[in-house]
Amino acid sequence: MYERKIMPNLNCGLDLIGEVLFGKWKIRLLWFINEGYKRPSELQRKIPDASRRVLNIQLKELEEHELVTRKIFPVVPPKVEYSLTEFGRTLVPVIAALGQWGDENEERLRDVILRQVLNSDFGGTAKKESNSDGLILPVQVTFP
Amino acid sequence: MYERKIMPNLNCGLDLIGEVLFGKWKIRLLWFINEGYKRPSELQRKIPDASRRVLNIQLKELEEHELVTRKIFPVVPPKVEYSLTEFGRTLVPVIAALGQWGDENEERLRDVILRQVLNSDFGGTAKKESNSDGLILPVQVTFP
DNA sequence: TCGGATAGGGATAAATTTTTCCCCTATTGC
DNA sequence: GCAATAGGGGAAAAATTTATCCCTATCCGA
Repeated sequence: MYERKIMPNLNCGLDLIGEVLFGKWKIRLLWFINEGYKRPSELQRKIPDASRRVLNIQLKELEEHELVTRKIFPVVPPKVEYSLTEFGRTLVPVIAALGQWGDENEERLRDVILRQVLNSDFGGTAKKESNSDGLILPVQVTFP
Repeated sequence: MYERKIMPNLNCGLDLIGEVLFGKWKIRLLWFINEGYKRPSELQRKIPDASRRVLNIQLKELEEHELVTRKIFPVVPPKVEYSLTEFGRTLVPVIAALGQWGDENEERLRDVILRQVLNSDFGGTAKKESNSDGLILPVQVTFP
């Protein structure tokens, strides 16, 4: 496991929320779990651009931060279900506020971001169109 | 300059807001600019844990994303002032919501974060106490 | 019996972000 | 001439985060 070398700032509310919320896939995980997608494999299908590995890691962190709980069913094949904790549920309106601002300004944001990415920055290709099992293409991964 | 190799996801509102907001110091920069700290050197004093370089870089990105404007006064020594754009101002309530959730749960968050950082993770030291010019110690960097 | 589904972990590489260090602009004051 | 001031930028290193690849185990269905 990776060992931190620098202690994070935990001075104010914004530091703190950032520490638990700002992993690349965490917000989505919380969102989908809130929508009722409970099992790891479901979540992986909803977020096909993330590797299985990172999702596991970020789910574990969400659990350590007491935003989700992990229930293990002792059956074979194994079955696991995540749910939001009471604490985690208090985050839902906050995430909704983020998403709403993004949605309200969708066009403009796409515009300024692309302009910035394409100017001076970009030397790559678009992410592959997903190896998919026919369920969710990246382009269809949306939030309310 | 660093060249991106992977195109970011820009599918939904949450992707988009993340793209403009989730740099390590961006939220603070927006916050302090909103509070009236306009000049680069003021902002650097308010955020002593960030290197001058990153602040410049992140300020430039905020500008490219049309959240702040940069006004240059043609005087010597040079003088520059940042302000929020109209667009940037619409983010203020969103940031306030983030900060509020963090503040409301300050104790619990510090607790779970420290538990997670100290268990299994941490192999370093706390950030230096700032070389400071006597103005702002890290511990005093707070938001309303 | 082989292939797939389910859940997850280790090791390592790649990508990205942030920090460090050093240099440049021009003027004013000593 | 030299230092201080205010604002930046390049290059390279360090820190951190994500992605890739490979393995474990069980059971079901073809």
